[in-house]
Amino acid sequence: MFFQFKEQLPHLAKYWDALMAMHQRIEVPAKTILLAEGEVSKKSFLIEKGCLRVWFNNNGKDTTFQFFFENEGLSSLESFRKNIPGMFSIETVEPCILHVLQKKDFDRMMDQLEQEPAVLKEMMNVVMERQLHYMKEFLSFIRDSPQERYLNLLREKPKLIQRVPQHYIASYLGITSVHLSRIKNKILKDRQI
Amino acid sequence: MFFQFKEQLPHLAKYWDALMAMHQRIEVPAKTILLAEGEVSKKSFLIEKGCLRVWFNNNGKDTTFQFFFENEGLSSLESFRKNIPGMFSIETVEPCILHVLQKKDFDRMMDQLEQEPAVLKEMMNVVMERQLHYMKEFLSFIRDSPQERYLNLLREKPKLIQRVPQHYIASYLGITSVHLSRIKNKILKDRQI
DNA sequence: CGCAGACGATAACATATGTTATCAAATCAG
DNA sequence: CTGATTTGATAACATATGTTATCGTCTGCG
Repeated sequence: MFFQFKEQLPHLAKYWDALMAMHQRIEVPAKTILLAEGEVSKKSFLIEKGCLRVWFNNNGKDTTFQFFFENEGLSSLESFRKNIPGMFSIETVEPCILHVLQKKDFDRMMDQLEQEPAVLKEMMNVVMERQLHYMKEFLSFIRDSPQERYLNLLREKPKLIQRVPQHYIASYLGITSVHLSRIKNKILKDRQI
Repeated sequence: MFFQFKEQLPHLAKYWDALMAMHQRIEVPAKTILLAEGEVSKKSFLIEKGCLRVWFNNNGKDTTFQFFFENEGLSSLESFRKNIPGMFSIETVEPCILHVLQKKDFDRMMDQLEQEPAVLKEMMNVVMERQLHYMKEFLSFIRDSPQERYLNLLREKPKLIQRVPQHYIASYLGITSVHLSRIKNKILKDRQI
């Protein structure tokens, strides 16, 4: 779905400058919708500064699927690749500096890359790594309680918790912000004893 | 993670006979564990007859991740590819007739295939399709109530519900078998009114 | 055939989580 | 600076789901 690529694609190195030259640098305020759920994605993004979140409409409620920060890249991959409506919205959480790649430029680049088995192999690895990542997220979602997932986040991505408003974090954990408040309170009390 | 490949890989056609010749045909009784969670996967499977389920240990409880039936194939992909312990167990639900491919034979085949961009491209598509499939499962898991998910299953895979014991279905839906009983009862009552 | 284990329904009770409403603090925009 | 908006905490109550235990039925194996 979403990816970070520079380090993972060494065979892409010789194309890197050309690829970056195709990108356009833009600055956008917080809460800008870069892609709306149900639209066909025509762009991919690299984050120079700021934070994005990917979310979807869950029967009227807003459920965050993933967060992205500096030096990460993303696109609504299945929408991008197949020209079908995406399942997610992409939105800035903070004011951001982004580098945007148009799909037509991406496709032009892909026509070249597809002739190179080494690059294709790397790309397949990236895609599989992504899949493994989402699989683990899914497992954690099922297997761990919301409190455990919050403690995991605290441990593994403390910056995320500092930068992102709590109701987004709650929706990412699959709970309401009220419940997240209760969890934080409970953790506090447990610590004091 | 898991895949079905024949139709999706037309460029593989000329290798197909060789690939099938590498498989070994076996018959196994119900409740046979083909791969245990935490083991490194050395085999992939094609199902000629019967039903498999993929599950993981969820804090002592057994949670079903996916079911497979006739003409479908699977392996614990990330374990298979990377020689790391798999996150899932694979187990027969019914007596099965399977075709088994050893990893070393698979690798030998891959060495050839990797030289062909057309095949690699198809494989990447298969992997991405899988990813899209799991993404949709994940969305449904979050967005739909257990009752809705059960009704979806009834509509989309009625055979599954007939063939698979209810507690496996319950664990697949993310609920207890007691709760699934309640749901079935509720659906009955709703129909009668 | 007959029995042990698997399977499914149900009741009573416990717990986790959602909903709605209210309030205070923090932050942002004009 | 100041009013509006966002954010976070909390309480009261409602609902969904889990847990444990019991019971009847089915089914496959010896």
